[in-house]
Amino acid sequence: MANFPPVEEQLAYIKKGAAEIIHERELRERLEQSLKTGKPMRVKAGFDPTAPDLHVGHTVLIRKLKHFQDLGHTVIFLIGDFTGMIGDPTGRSATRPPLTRADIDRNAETYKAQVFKILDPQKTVVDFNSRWFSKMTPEDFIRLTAKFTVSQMLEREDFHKRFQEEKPIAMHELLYPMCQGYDSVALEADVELGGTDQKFNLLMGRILQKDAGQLSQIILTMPLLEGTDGVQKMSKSYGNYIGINEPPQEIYGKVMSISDALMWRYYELLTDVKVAEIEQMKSDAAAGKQHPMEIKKTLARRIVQDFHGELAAKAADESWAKQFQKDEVPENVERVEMAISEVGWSISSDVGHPVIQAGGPKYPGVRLDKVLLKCGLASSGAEATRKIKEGAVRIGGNVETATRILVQELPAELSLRLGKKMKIAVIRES
RNA sequence: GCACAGGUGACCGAGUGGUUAAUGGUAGCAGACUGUAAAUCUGCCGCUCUUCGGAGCUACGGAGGUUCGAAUCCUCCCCUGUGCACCA
Repeated sequence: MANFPPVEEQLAYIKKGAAEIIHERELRERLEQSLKTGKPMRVKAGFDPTAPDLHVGHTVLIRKLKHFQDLGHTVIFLIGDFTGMIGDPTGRSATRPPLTRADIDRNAETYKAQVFKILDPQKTVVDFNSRWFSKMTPEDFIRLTAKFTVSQMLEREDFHKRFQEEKPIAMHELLYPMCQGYDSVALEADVELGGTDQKFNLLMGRILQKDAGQLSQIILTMPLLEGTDGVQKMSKSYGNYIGINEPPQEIYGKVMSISDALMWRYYELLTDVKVAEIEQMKSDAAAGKQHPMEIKKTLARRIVQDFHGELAAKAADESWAKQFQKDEVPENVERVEMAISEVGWSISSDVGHPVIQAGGPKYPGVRLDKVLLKCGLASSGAEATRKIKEGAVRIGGNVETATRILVQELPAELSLRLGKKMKIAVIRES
């Protein structure tokens, strides 16, 4: 079968960037075993099919999976379609909209497409945990629950905390860790990867495997990547994420907006740059030998390249420089088309402006607030109006404080800028 | 089922009959400064309309009620937690 690299070499690769390994000694043994028998380890990581959009935070884990794959081990990409119906306890709202089978399948496909930007599809086993859970009878399931006590479950930090704070804990939430643990039994996993937040769930696998007479899996946790705010973990619900399917420019821009402190973290977890090299850059930046912004630009380019390729990365780099360093309008700003009837400043609805002549055009101008709303630069008309009055809106580089503006002829293009965001509004007739 | 404690804007958390779109904090957005960094300062931070002076609507778990007037008082309901009970 496969010939694996020497154990120590494998270990070093596996350990890189990992938060914790339980237990390293077991891992070493298992590696030795697989080297001897030529049998690859089964490395599992589970994913919820609820939110199909991956962000770069997820790639930390996926990159680690790839490391195992590179070493010749079997990577099992488990889609938690059954557990997805339960919903991982979030500590926030216990209610999640139930997913239909079609939803789950669609999400799973999206997931795969994104994950295979990093993993080798040929070498990846994709599985669904409904495969075993849907066959279980209620008796089987309850028997499974009997393997744990409530206080065991309450050891989990967020449950414990909620219990202390008299916050609700739903029954099904308590079952989630158990289900995840059982997945490891069903898959006979040798190793399970997860974020540090998953540690408790990962440990459940060890308990259940031992109970089932299997060797307990080794657990490898990866740090949770902080979101662009640098404080909370990257998450769709916090809105501090960088999606891997986002346009190159968007990704580039978001990376550039992170703090310097966070930049090092991103280097560590999102790139293959060696630790020593990162340290070198740090000291160069501290000594003033290299501008932190340049280092960040390199980071942004690398990340874009991972998901969109080299050409896109280069283009994003140039367009960013154009937009923010030279203050020019980049070519590929999103253009939003709208009809004058949607944003028009009509005569009948407005009086007191002398420019309107009988027989003239129906719409002598447009309402800027409506345009901003239409472009998505503001989330409500009231907000758009506010921003205009604050002097935050620029048209073609000039601050515009009037909510109504005249338009000479149609179709008209307005190059809009509100803060960091730019859009081109294309206003056409009818 | 009974008793008690709670349910306020994105979140935390004041307010217990009357300038109340509702103190304060966090988060967010924008402006200045910069490197679209951090820190700091300033403004904004429910929605719609506006002749930019304002006007209207919606909002304090839900539905009714008392009152000139309610987030604030009363009734019923829903939700959460705790204790008791249940578990024959």
